[in-house]
Amino acid sequence: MTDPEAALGLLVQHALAEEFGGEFAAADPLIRPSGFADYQSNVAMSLARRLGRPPREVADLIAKGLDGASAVQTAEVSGPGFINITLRDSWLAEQANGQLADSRMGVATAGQRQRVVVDYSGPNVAKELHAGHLRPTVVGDAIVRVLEYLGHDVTRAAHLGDWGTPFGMLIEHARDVGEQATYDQLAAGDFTAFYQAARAKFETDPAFADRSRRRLVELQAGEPQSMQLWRLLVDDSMAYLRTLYARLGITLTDADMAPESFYHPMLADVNAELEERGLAVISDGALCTFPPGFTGRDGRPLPLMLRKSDGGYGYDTTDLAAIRYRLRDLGATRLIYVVGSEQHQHLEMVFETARQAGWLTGGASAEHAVIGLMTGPGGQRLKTRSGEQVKLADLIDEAVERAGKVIADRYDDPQQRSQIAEAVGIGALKYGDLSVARASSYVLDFNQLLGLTGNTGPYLQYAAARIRSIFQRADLDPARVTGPIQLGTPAERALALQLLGFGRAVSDTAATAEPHKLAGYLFDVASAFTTFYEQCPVLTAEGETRVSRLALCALTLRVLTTGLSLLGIPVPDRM
RNA sequence: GCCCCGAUAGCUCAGGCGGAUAGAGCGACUGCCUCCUAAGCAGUAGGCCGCAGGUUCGAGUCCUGCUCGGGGCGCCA
Repeated sequence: MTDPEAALGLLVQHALAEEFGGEFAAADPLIRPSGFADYQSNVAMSLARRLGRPPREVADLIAKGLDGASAVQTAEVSGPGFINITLRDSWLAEQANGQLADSRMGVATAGQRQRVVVDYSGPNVAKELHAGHLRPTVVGDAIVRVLEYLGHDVTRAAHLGDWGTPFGMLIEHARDVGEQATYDQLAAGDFTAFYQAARAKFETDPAFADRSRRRLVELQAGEPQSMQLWRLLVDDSMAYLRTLYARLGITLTDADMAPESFYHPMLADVNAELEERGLAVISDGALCTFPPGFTGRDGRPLPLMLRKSDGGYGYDTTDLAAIRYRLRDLGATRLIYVVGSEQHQHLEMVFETARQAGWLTGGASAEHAVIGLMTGPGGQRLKTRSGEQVKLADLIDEAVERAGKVIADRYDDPQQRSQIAEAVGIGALKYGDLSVARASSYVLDFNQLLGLTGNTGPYLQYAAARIRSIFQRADLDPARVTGPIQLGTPAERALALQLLGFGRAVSDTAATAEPHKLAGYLFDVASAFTTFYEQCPVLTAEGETRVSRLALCALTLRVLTTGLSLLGIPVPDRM
């Protein structure tokens, strides 16, 4: 155990049991970081009423119980009953050495291995990813990486839009311009122009719109030429997505695409099952299910539309088929939907229906990891149709360009320069989106998102690069450093204490599916390191101090590089 | 009309299951490269935590009401 917070919790619980009886051993010890000591426990005040004794008296007894523990230097009661706890340097150093020797740096694998499906990114066939895709993509990927690091069995699922109404339109347009011209245009990555041309025709030419609708019916019936053109659109889109995901360091592969068409053969059966269970009724000519607790205008119950009055299927049915497949066929015990906030009600209805249908039972959970809405400069919603979307690829280019300007005169080798710019630009971009709570809505602001100073990705990368530089100068391999770590100065102590919180930061991130917690933790690590770096010379130190500081550097480097890799942020060797 | 989310420093945001003096970054201002990378460090200024009640020993945090903003509400996804 390297986590001081957990260790102190056990000590406090032990003291509670000793002083007040075993029934208090399970009480939350309420350990919090403190401005007055390393940690404080607020448990005395919370238990005072139950114990029928004044909180200060309770606190005194607990503090007395902590006395003499090897971990505890001092435990002092103050205020209404706070217990301020300062850890012993020797104990902290021992924990840090344990963390250094541990290949997982104190990150415990999950006690119970879960099968988790993470639905994220939300790409569409024949549409470029735009700036709004950044967060659901980057956040989802970080969640996946963290869960896998904890030993969970994770299935990535990008719900690829490849089967809806627009495809009749797109295929008909492809027929009009010819297969070769379509191929050429899409191979160049110019989906937006292709899509917009089709859309414009669809809206202005009734005959084309009519053909498009018939084409969709043929497609969904599996007519060969329609399928062939559809395949072309899908393949080109996949190639585009592969390239962009690779550049962004997103771990989604072709096999992780969970396209709508995949669920198409299941839709009739899903509906049959819901009808059989008495959950589906005909309403206004459409087959609907009305999960309890959802009402719309006029207080009428809200439906999920299982089959439209024209016999077609919409996305409600696809989502139900997907959740059934994930729970029943994949055997998932946790579902995480990394999806925009505007879909919240829809997803809650899907979850409720899955419960009613008996797919989502007590042993499994489904959660909506809400992604806030990105807006334009005026707080207005960005509209796809008017083309005011910023392409994700352009956003990446801009990020890399800005990073490149900073080092324009720094490295002679242009290849090295561009590699660093790429890593730093993408690091800035991803960290910018990962460091704020995913649910907060936000305005797309390049200066905000692509900043290179302060609490940014490059700050963390820079700390790692400085550490690497130390080892390079010393001609040492940081992986071979064994310490021991000894804690002398306040900066060394503060850094060690910060590093020991790594496991907690990772498990908190996994539990809440909130990568900004890990990002915030890593910033604190980098910040503690930078203070240490300013105050504690490493290479010019001598003897045990030098050994200890090198070890502290090595441990910091490992925590930073591991943490950044869990966020999906590249770590350049030099900056 | 109903439901969901939000409102914290000039700007962008953190704030665990209710704990002491509400924290970062950017921007502003003052200093710091003879010294392991200044994408950095040290410091200063900047707050009616939207408003009003309530619960509590204690509220940015929980409850109620209100104001403002965003989103959703049957055959688009």
